[in-house]
Amino acid sequence: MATVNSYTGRVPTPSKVTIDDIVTAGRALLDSEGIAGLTMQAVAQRVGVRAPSLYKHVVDRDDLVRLVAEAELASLSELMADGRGDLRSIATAFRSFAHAHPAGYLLVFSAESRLDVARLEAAVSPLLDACAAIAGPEHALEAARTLTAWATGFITMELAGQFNLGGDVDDAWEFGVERLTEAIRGSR
Amino acid sequence: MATVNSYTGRVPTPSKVTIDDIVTAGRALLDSEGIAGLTMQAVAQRVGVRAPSLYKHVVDRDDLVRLVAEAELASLSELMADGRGDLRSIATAFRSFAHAHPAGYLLVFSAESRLDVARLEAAVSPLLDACAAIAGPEHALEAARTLTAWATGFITMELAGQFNLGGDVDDAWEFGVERLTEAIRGSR
DNA sequence: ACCTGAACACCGTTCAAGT
DNA sequence: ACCTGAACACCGTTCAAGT
Repeated sequence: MATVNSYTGRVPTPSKVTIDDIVTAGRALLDSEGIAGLTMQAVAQRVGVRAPSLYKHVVDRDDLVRLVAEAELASLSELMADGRGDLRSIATAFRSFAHAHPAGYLLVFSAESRLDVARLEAAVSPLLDACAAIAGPEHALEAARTLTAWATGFITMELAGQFNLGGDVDDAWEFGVERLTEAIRGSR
Repeated sequence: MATVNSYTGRVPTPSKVTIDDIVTAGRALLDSEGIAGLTMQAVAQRVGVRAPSLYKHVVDRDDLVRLVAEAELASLSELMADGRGDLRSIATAFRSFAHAHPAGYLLVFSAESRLDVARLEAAVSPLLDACAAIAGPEHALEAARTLTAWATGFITMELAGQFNLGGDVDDAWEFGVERLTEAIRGSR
């Protein structure tokens, strides 16, 4: 009663690409061409198929963008977990990732990414922990949100070139980290 | 020696649209359809011409988007200038504008807007003044950037639905305003 | 001097036909 | 069971021709 495929596991025409291939190609395009360059056709070309074939692996372009955003978030999460765990080094990891992968960073924190909120919160848990250590468990969440909001806002404006007038951007970052840490400590 | 047009100021075929018409239509589309709906064809239809005619008034779509962003920024600027001038009311105006015109708000603080940096800084001058009043003139710019970064980051994440898990968003905003004000005061 | 249709090079997406 | 070309409905943009 075996079907044609059940015994060897072979299928009539095995897929030429995996979802991982597609997401990897998507990330490369995001890095090099920006979000506008993350097209179905460009991804298809990179993985060696025609655009319609991608629909065997992703629902539509939004779905692809979400998968790429998830991969970027995982990468950011790893970078944050690598550090010393204190708020300053986590903030630095945050900004380093943004400088290394501006398009990926902007995607993760935009509405376009359609990231699952629980997944996002889980990914930034090192930040939450660091804030809890400073602000105390009672205000940990609010403190983490205040710091995340400041960091994402700062970096977004920096990447948009909106901090190019007057003053040193690195100094402004240090000023912010310093002041925010104090502010969060003050909420204890 | 007068040419056909010099005497009366009439031209062979006077323009059916003004740049104001175009920008107004663009803002309406941005509000109702989002940035993706701000297309040359949709704007053209709204103002009663065909898409190619728009190129008599704007260089290209990027130019149109920039003009719309400038109009949104002017509107935000007015709202900030209307209040009592203190930091809390300015921050509230900021967030109110974002809730009323989410797509416009996101555009203004994205790289896509291509806004002139000097124009942006000028528009947020009420915020700068309020920060200077609290932080003192020495750290006014850094303080204003810290607060602007936090506010834009907070609102961006709020609009992206990234604050939907746990806790009250309004409370988180109040917490931030409170803590940031203290933080900036502490830099004096 | 503006407006237009037609054209071109792109998109995303669907689907019948090929293997 | 995947892959494909062809098709469709959109984009932005150019340009010769109409008025």
